[in-house]
Amino acid sequence: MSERSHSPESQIRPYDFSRANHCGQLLGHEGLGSGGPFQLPHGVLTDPSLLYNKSAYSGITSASAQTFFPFPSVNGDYRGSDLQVGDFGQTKHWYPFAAPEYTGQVPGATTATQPLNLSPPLAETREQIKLPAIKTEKDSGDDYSTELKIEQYPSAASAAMSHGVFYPAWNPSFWPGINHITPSASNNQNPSTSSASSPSMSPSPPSNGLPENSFFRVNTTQASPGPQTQNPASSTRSSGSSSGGCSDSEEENLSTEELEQFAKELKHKRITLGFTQADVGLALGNLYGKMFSQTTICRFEALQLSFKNMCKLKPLLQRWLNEAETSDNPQDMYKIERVFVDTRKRKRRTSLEGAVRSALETYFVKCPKPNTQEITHISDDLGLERDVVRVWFCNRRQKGKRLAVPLDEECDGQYYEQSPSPLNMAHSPIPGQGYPLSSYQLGGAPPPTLYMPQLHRPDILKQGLHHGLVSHLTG
DNA sequence: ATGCATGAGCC
DNA sequence: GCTCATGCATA
Repeated sequence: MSERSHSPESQIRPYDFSRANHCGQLLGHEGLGSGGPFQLPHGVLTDPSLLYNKSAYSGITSASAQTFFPFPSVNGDYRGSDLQVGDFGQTKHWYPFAAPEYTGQVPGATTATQPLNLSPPLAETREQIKLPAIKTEKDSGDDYSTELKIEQYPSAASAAMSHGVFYPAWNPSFWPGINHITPSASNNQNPSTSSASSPSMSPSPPSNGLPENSFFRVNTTQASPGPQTQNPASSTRSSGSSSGGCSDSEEENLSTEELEQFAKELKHKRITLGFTQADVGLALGNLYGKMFSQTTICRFEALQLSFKNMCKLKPLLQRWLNEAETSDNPQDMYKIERVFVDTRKRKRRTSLEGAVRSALETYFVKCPKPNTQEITHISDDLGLERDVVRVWFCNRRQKGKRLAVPLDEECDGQYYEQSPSPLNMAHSPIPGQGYPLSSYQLGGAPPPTLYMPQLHRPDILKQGLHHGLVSHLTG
């Protein structure tokens, strides 16, 4: 799916870092350790020197900016000791020959097939899902990319899904209005035809108390008005050639508000029905052939996916929700009919120590898109593998796009670009991930700039942005 | 819930 | 090598 070509984002991107924009000199010679004006991530400020005061940050005038990053020298402090060493130095620590720590959260990595209606203690059920995903690491040399996947889709949908990217043809019938919450799933409305035979839902024991949330307060009023979540328009168009690429189909007309509302509704109803995020992800696989992880469902609910991605997933989730709600017996759908054997050796996850993260964050503010040399410089400085640094920046940019919010009222949509940057880094054009301009922005305020999807979710912002940034933004 | 990683598609 | 979608692993 080449997003680029057709995604709306291409037009919206406030800026797209042109490579030319690299931060070149930034990595210059001043020393970052002295303390920039930023407070970084999740309480990672282990080093007092990194506690920058908000005012400095807020100013974001170029003036203040200049005082920031004394780039280079983050080194001494972060190197060695703090770092979980072991990771750098050696080139690649893939889980080579043994993945002891592998817990196998591989969705669908089971053989499954639980008897219908059997409602095994879900806990148990889920455990199965998480069964050690057979990630056999073969020592076949260093080739960590070796992989073997065996997927079976016994269900009706199976035929169509061969590559895990199958999207069934949308049937308008799948888009009836969403019904009200039906906790007990007692009603028998016959949903769409499909569901009957394609069970794949595995609600967690409802009575289980859903410890996780206080959110689990069934409040029908809160349930958003069903109908409106539907997008009639979209339903019509999907039918065409759904397969393979639903992605492009049903998304267009969704507004951020609709997505936001749907996300809330999904979460609320999911919880009400007793499903976990993982359940939903698996259910999608069984029902529609495309499985998703708990992570993705979580991000969907939290609106942390790109607009395009949200639009793409919404129809699937909508269908699932419809079926889950109308199913007589959602529990009977517990079938993990997929055997997934993946022997890929994944690189051991690097866990960056707080100070290092702070340093990276500082570098990021200064230069969100470092070029090769800069990356090298940073990696050397922090004693990290280049790839780790590169990936960190990639992820950081992605995260920024996902989480940033148009802080219109709070700070005029200034975020990264505000980062003072004597070096012209300030305007680094990091586009949002395709969030269309929403009503928020059409208001007149200058278009939010960097990493600013339009979802206006202060709550998310606070969760997602680093404390320092948040405090800056809100203060 | 989220940090780090992977891989496809693209330039 | 980047973006983007996605997920494993973990806090």
